[in-house]
Amino acid sequence: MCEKCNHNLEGKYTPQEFEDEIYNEWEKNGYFKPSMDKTKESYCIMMPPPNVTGKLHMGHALDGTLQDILIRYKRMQGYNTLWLPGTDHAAISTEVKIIEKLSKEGINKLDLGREKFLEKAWEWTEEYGGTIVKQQKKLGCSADWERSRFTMDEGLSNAVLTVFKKLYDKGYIYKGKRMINWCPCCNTSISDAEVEYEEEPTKLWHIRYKIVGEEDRYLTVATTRPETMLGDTAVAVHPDDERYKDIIGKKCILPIMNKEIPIIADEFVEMEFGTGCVKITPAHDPNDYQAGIKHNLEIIEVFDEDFKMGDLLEKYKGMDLYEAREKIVEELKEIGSLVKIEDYTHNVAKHDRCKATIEPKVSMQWFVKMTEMAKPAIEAVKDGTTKFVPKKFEATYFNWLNNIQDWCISRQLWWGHQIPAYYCDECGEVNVDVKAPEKCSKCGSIKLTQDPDTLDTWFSSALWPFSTLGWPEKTEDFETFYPTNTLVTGYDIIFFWVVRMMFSALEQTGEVPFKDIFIHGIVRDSLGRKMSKSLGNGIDPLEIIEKYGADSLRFSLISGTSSGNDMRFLPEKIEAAGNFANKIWNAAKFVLMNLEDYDENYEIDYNNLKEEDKWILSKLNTLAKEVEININNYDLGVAIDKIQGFIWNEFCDWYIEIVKTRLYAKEDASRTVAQYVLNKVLGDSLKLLHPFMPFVTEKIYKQLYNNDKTIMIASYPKYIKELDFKDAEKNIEQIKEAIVGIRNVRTKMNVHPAKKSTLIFITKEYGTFIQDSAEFIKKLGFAENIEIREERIDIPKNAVNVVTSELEIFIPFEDLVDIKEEIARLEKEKEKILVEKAKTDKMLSSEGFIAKAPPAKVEEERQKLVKFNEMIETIDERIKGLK
RNA sequence: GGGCGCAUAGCUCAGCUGGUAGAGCAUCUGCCUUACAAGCAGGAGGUCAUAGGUUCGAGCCCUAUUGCGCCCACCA
Repeated sequence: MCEKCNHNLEGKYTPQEFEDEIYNEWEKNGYFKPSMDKTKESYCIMMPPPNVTGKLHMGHALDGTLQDILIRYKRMQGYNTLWLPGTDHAAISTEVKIIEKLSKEGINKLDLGREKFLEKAWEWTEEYGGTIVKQQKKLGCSADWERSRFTMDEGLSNAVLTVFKKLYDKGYIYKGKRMINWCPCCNTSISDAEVEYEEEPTKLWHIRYKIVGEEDRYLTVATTRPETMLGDTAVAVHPDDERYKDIIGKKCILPIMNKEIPIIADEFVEMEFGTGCVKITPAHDPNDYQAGIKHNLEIIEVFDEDFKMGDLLEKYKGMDLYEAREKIVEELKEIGSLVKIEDYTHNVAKHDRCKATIEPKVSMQWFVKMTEMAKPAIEAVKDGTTKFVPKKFEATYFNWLNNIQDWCISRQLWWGHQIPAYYCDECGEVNVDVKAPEKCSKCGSIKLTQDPDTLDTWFSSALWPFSTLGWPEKTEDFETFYPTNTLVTGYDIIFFWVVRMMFSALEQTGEVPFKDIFIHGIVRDSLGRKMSKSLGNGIDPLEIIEKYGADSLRFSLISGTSSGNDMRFLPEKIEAAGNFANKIWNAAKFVLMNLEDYDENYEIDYNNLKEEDKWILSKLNTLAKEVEININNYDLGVAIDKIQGFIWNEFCDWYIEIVKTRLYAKEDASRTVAQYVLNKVLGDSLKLLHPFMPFVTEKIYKQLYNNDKTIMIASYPKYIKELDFKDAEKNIEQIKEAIVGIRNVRTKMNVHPAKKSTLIFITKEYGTFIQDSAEFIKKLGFAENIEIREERIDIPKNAVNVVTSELEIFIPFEDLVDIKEEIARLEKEKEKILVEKAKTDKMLSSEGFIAKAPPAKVEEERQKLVKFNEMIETIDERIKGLK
């Protein structure tokens, strides 16, 4: 704590010393909660729920930062703001983790039994459930933690079962035997969205089948899966394939099984591929399954429940599928049916969680019928009720919805919402209800057994925007905040989640779940690779926070980025962010030091403002306007860069430097005005920056207002017309240009900063202003005195010349001007101007330009030309004078 | 096979509805100037992937080409 002025901003910026304290203070004071002020418009974001047992990674950090910026911004603007957080039970990934943990203790899931397993799961959830929340707090997330929800808590479970029942009653949910994706590793069905494809080298085995009733005639099929041939029930060719037209409808003999199967014709067969003959195994291939249904073929399963060979043939029974493949190929070779083996690369379906190869399997599962529900979801984005930012992601959305298949929602897992279907042991009736029925609705039996399967984890997260607000009850929160305003999420999750929230919300509430969908990209490593556990290239956001502070992390994730694009995380960027925070810290130190004797209640009279005051206030005002536009357009990267530019390059580099002379002149009346402006500009800059860098801004703001105000709920700066001082802006910009020019020639001539000069300004228009600003011009221009002349008279020969668009300055040096060099320098300056002038000339000499360009643009160019001519003339005269 | 995106300074990236290119980092020169060397001051560095086209005017719009990514489909 500084004894003199009661502030405790000292030394360097050390975020570790205050971030936690500030966060606790905010939370304690309830600033994260919505105001529930009914006179204010509401603004609500639902946080995408991370996995309950997850840890914060860079993706979360980016996602959380974006949301926190929007929320803090709206909160400061006075909206009734709710950011509702929570966690997802993440069915498969959590269950897998628990199974792993149990197996380490030597416990098997099945031995343990469902009830005990779920007990363990809840224990696990409670133990690790808080981790990610703590980490989000470290980031500075201002979510209303008291409203936090969990997809398996009572309310949300109720919403899930309610939706299930409604969809079932409507006929949108059905149970059926279909071909689904089966993960042999997780032992459950999964949905199409959870399948990803990977290229893998394999073989293409060509096998010949004898054609029945033909002498010594064979056909050859090509397959990547010879082991499934035991379940073949047909061979298919293209109906137009001349090679095989005559055998369509005949039969051929399936080797090994030695049975007759039909030769059928179907359009799906590609004549060019392989031999043009395809073996049909309806039980183990999606296409074959479709063909099987179409041609009414028998479905013969080759594998048993554990994906070992079933009992079609005793010799292969119980064999692992790859072993069986080998043995069957061997047998085919022996009996002379194997024609050839080709190397081949194909796409293999993998489970996105465990990367195991997916087995297509015919199985009894629950599905959601999608065609009807997809329609309003498509329409809502088409008509703009819900907008994607950036717009290009609408394509992904439409693509998925236009090609949507029925959604397989049942999982053979225990951790999740158990399907509320109760089968009557007596009559077999399916009873579906939110609460377990006491007796069968058909026969009245009390012997009911609940379906053992649970629901896809996305079934519950699909309801997140409204289930978290208390739906199906008509709660105050639901009435106030629904539909929500913005969804912030990554493009990688559009079809998993965004699509499903859209159709679920429209079906259940009749409204879209959110108005804007703000999509961001992936945070990659410095080489542009995806961060992954296997590569070990992940950067832990918490380590970054620990070392550089949450504000630096947030800044580096936002600055210089644009929405929807992937970004690389570079260590240098973090340093740059830290430097910026430190810069603000130091600027604040300076301001506070100079505000010791400042009366907070001082009321400013705009007439007392000097040009530089008006200039910085006007710049600040413009900044407020632009930042508002940028944030409203979700251009957060642009907004933060503008704020940084203002604070560093305008406020610190110029205003503070300009105003120092006033501050040091103790008795000057303009000193108080300067104090007012410093206070105002720093305060407003902090407010503008606060959503992006909440901690350091709060820390400083508190000092600025003696600890009795928080920046979190201070009002966000707005554009004020009265603070638009265009003339002052022009004056100061002119002077800045002159000072830069002066410094420039001094550097070129190697003049030491300690060596002061005289500055001779040649100007009619700017005389008074320059006279008035002499003190700071002297300081910034390394001068000891300033002369102002209206005409270019009595200029010493040993003076160097600086020309700006409106001013001309001479700097006499007694001994160091080499006339030749000075002429050469001036010639070079002139060259530069001539290049610019040439561009303008070219434009103005084009008839088309004069005729077709907007008049304002033409006028602008004309004025530029005049200016260039004046500058050239000035330089020419000087050169002449020197010669 | 279908779709989308990217290519701009040495590096990482901005660039809104077309008006003649910017930032950070790196680099060069000079400075410990009483907020800040994590700094200050001043520089240098780009025929905006290529070739056409539209336009008075193109980094931006259109067409083609090249290279690199991503998503969807799933031809055994």
